[in-house]
Amino acid sequence: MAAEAPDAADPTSTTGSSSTADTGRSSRSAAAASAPSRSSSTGPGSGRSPSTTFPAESVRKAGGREPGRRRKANQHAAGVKAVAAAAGVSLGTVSNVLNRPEVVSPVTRAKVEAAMASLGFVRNESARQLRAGSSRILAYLMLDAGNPFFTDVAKGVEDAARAAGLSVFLCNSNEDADREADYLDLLEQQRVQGVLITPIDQNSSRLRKLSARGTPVVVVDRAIDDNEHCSVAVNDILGGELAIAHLLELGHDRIAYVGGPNTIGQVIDRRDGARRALRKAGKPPENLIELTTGALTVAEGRGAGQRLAGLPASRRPTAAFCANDLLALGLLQQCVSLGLRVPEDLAIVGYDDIEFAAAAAVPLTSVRQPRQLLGRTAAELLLDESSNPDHEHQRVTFTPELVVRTSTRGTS
Amino acid sequence: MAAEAPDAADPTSTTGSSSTADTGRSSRSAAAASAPSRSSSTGPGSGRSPSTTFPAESVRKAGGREPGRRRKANQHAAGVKAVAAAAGVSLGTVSNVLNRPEVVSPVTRAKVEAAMASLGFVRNESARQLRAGSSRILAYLMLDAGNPFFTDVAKGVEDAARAAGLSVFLCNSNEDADREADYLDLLEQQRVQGVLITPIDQNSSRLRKLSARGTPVVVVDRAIDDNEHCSVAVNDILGGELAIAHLLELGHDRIAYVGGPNTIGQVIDRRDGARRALRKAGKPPENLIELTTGALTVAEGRGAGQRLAGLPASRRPTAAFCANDLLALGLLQQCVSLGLRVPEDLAIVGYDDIEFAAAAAVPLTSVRQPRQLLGRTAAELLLDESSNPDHEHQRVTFTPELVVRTSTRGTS
DNA sequence: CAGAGTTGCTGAAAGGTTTCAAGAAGATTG
DNA sequence: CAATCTTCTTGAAACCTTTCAGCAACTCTG
Repeated sequence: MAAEAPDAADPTSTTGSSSTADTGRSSRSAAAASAPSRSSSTGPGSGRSPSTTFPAESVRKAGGREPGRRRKANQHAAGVKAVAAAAGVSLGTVSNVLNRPEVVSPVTRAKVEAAMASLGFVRNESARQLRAGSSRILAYLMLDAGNPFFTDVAKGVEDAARAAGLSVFLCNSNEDADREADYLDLLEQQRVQGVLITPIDQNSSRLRKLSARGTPVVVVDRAIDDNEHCSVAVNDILGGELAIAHLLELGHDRIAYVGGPNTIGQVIDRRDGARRALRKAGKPPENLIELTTGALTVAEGRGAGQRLAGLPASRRPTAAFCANDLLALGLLQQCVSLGLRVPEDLAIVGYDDIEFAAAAAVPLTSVRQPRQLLGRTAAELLLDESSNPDHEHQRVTFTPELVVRTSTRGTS
Repeated sequence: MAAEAPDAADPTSTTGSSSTADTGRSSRSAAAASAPSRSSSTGPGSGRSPSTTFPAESVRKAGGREPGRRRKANQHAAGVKAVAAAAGVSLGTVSNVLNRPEVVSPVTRAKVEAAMASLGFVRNESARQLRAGSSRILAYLMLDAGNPFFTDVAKGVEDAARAAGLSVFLCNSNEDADREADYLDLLEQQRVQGVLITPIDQNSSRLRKLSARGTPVVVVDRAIDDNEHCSVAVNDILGGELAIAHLLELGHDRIAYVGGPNTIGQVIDRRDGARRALRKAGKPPENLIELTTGALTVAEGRGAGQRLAGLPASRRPTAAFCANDLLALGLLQQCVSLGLRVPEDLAIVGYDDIEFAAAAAVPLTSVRQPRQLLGRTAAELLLDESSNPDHEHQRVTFTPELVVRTSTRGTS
């Protein structure tokens, strides 16, 4: 599929200049089929999605008949006061309908509800929260929303929260400390019910401050040893041990550890577990070759694969243990495409056992964690903390489990 | 790794009863290694993660020295008033420091800032928003947070939002209409700056109401033809056409279309595109065998694979086009494990070209969409709508692109 | 040095909701 | 039928910020 315009134009910059009809030349018969509109061809783009270009962006004014009436309605949304007036009751009664419907008589309630419906009343949550003092929202600040592991955790969080009548906002720090800090500020200012977080680094001073000031915090997928908040984790050291023990058992001797950056707790613990396994087996620590990555992503995994495959066979480790499945999948993909056989030339163990691990080019041996359970448990701890007056902070630790597949065993 | 406790206990139910020391028996040497604590073994669990059990959950009270002091601090967070008093200035001045620092003299500002720091002042966003009337938050209500396609879109959204100084809250409807509705209510009540949404069904009456009441709405990955809001989409009909045209070109005649439920716009459009390609090629419509799924997930894909592989070879289609890559990956995995060769026995085309498509057991041919660009563009439209007084609603359409890999071509 | 600008700060009002003590109306009891 | 209870409803205060007109104290200008 050949490209025509190298990159898409910024649509906002073409506002109003777009023609409604199909005045432009159609880029390709098929492309013109369903979107009869000009294809805005711009000069070489600003570096967006460098590897691919998406031709023929089409912009047209949204349909509809009456182009005149717009930009209104909005303005003064009907408030509780207007509803009260319309229903012929007092403010207090409207508030009761909203918050304690059982105390207001059926007939009054009906009147009020009718008024709310006809005025399109939408409760102003800011005002509610300001006065009532409590939020019905809980946030999960994820380390990487692009990693299915964390979205599975998020699912568990949401299940538990919904069961308790709360809603969940997801935030993505994307392994960026600034973003994490920004979100924490934001959430604190929002006075959310509580914050679940998989933090970027071990330093939890910001988190301590948060909970000291009254926002419950639960650390997810990390065991934090202070008494300022709960944490729910999986024993990553053990996980690393399991992975390496498995590889040693298969006869591997020189093993790569692929992971980074080293500020991330999971990366450190899994590496420490790996070292411990080596030590227990009486092997020298140099037998663990560390390949540090800049992030826990597929792309970084590919980079590591490149480095690994570039080594002369004699110096190349015969197995690699990756700090997560994203890295492992990238590594796998790159190594295979560079001609290495997996597991014959290189055995690979991932971590997390995300859904895609089993569907990989070579099904991936991985260390499985109870993803949803992790999230659910964390949310439950948070709920307990904010409702139970004699809540005690806890550290819950789950045990990981090795799932052996073709990428190490090869028998399939 | 054998399990001991069939499932994890609900940690909140054990609150307070957990002992700090390792009084319990350790489940296995390795498991006890790093978490010296009782392993709470419960009876058969409540059906959580049915396929696997996670033994040896350990709960212990969070560490720390002084167990006495807790449950305080919190209470009366210092407000603007306290800061004003501490700094010896008026409320207005504190507010100015917060919102228009340039109008207050350096020395006063320093005083105020010092007071804020020492009191641990955190601005109350509810009050700010109530008075100022505007939120600095924008929300993206995703169809399925577990689908990397949408998290990539979300990344684009967040980039654009951050560039404009806004924050993004992610919400996951998870293909559940009730959840979607709940979140829309919530977001409207929160008076967010705007809502980006990939809706579950075509019926946008709820969305129309939202924007009529003043919350800008941009529909993402769906073209909506009314003049109530902007939309950013990829031409899904064309995408379906590309996929099927490719398969026809390879000589396939009877082709399965795997997707569902049929309330989801993407599912419908891609199918319609498939039909159109067939029609254009002069084939009868029955040559497209529809396998309707309950959701767009890997698990549903596996189910479809089961059904497909169960057909006698004579009646089985020789190719399958899946409404997204998740389905395709599940289908692929199941078919391969049931002994079908891909692409020889069954060629597969996915949709979205998520990162994992290329790393699959058989690298997946897929229809690629400009994921991040989609999100970025949507956010930019939203920003324009809420800042530009003569904003006009637009429909932006991008063109998809077929990426051919082994799952159809087989040459690798 | 009077007048005109500037600069920096103040104080009160406003924003939409919830809460709660207290009142009104109706039902029950002795 | 008077007294006591119940059941509903009311009105004002409070939540924490932001906004804005106005004021005081300076600094220029001619």
